[in-house]
Amino acid sequence: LPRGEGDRLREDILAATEALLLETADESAVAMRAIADAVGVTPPSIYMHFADKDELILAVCARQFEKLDAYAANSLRGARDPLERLRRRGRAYIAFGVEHPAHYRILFMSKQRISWSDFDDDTMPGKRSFLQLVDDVQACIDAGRFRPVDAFVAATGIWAIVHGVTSLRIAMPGFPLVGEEVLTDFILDLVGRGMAP
Amino acid sequence: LPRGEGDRLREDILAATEALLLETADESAVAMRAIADAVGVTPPSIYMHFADKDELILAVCARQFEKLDAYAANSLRGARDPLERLRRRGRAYIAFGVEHPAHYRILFMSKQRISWSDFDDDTMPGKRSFLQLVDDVQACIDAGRFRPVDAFVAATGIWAIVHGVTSLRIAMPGFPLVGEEVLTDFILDLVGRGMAP
DNA sequence: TGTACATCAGTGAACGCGCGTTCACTGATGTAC
DNA sequence: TGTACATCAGTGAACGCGCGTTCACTGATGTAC
Repeated sequence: LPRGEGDRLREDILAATEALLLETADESAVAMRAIADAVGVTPPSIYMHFADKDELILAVCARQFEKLDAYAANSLRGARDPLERLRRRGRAYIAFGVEHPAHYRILFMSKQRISWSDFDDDTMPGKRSFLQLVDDVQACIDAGRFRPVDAFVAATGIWAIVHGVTSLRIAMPGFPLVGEEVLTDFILDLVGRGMAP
Repeated sequence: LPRGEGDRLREDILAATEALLLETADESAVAMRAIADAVGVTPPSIYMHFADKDELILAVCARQFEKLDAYAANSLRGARDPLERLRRRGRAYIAFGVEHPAHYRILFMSKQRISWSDFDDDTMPGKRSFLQLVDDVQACIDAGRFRPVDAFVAATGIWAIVHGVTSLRIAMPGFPLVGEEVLTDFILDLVGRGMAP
């Protein structure tokens, strides 16, 4: 138990929770005992680093939001055409959700686990992503690729559309009989056409 | 305890479960004890009519699907233009979800509560609705209102889009800062434009 | 340099709770003689 | 018509389980003299 390594356990706990959440795709299936086991530690030691389970899950969520941001940013590398940026953002969003279903559930499909007021306006991790989306939509309008509409409304709508595909994939893996690529392509194409001047 | 009224309790249980589900908007928050209390009966008596909790919830779901079908069908009364039918169907779907968030969650947002194979192909309650949606899309194509695309793919996409708005409303009631009407209008308008020839 | 002490991350065991479910029962209802 | 019996929907109490969390503790680590 070397003195300075107190934070390493904290990191281990976060990582283990993240991994378990990714495996089971269900928050309530991830027990504190299971997390402790995965880290190789007894349950009470988690409470040295997190006040309760909610705080732990929330911390994992904040991290996951950052990953989503990074995931999206990375997908944009080299894309300068605003419409192309929008398409890539959409694909990245869907891919992220499909690859991290449990995290996505907690972030966007769970029942009030995150009360959005827990974050102040600027820290709220998803907000940066959303504002970038608004910017891209506005860029499309300025470039004459989109009709001149309210960029905020349009961005919200586009977000809802992409979220629809993502959450359907997650919640009903077998049902949408249309292939993932086909559905994504259709949706992105539809948005492009529907927003055209 | 008159002999012939055995089925009345069954109905009462279904109704109470439905009501509790609607109130709490969370399946795991609805306990068998709570259901029994609401009916005015002891918990074990539920097991006279349903093998276990899953069967009870599933029965409520099947009912709810029927209501969704009826809700949609009712919204179409008198609408003969295929595009108008599609719009009404979309609005009905969103309204149904917003009004019955817990049921909607279980039907379309829960984790495999319903394994779709529990229903054979023709009984599956949502399927009828979906096939009607496919028909309406095909009608739009035939009437020259939509581009000639694969109606099944388009219907799936449109469903995903409407589902996106609905589930976002349910899961993140505060967040989409855009008013419900505005968002719905935007989405339906976008679909209409995007599908236009 | 050596010893006594304070610190505090992590331990082991348990608490209390709510859950789905089971089981032996009861007592009103319908039936057979 | 009256009595003894079978039926069976619903009861009351409890079981076993897993959960989040608490609490008194331990023992290696760093520190003071």
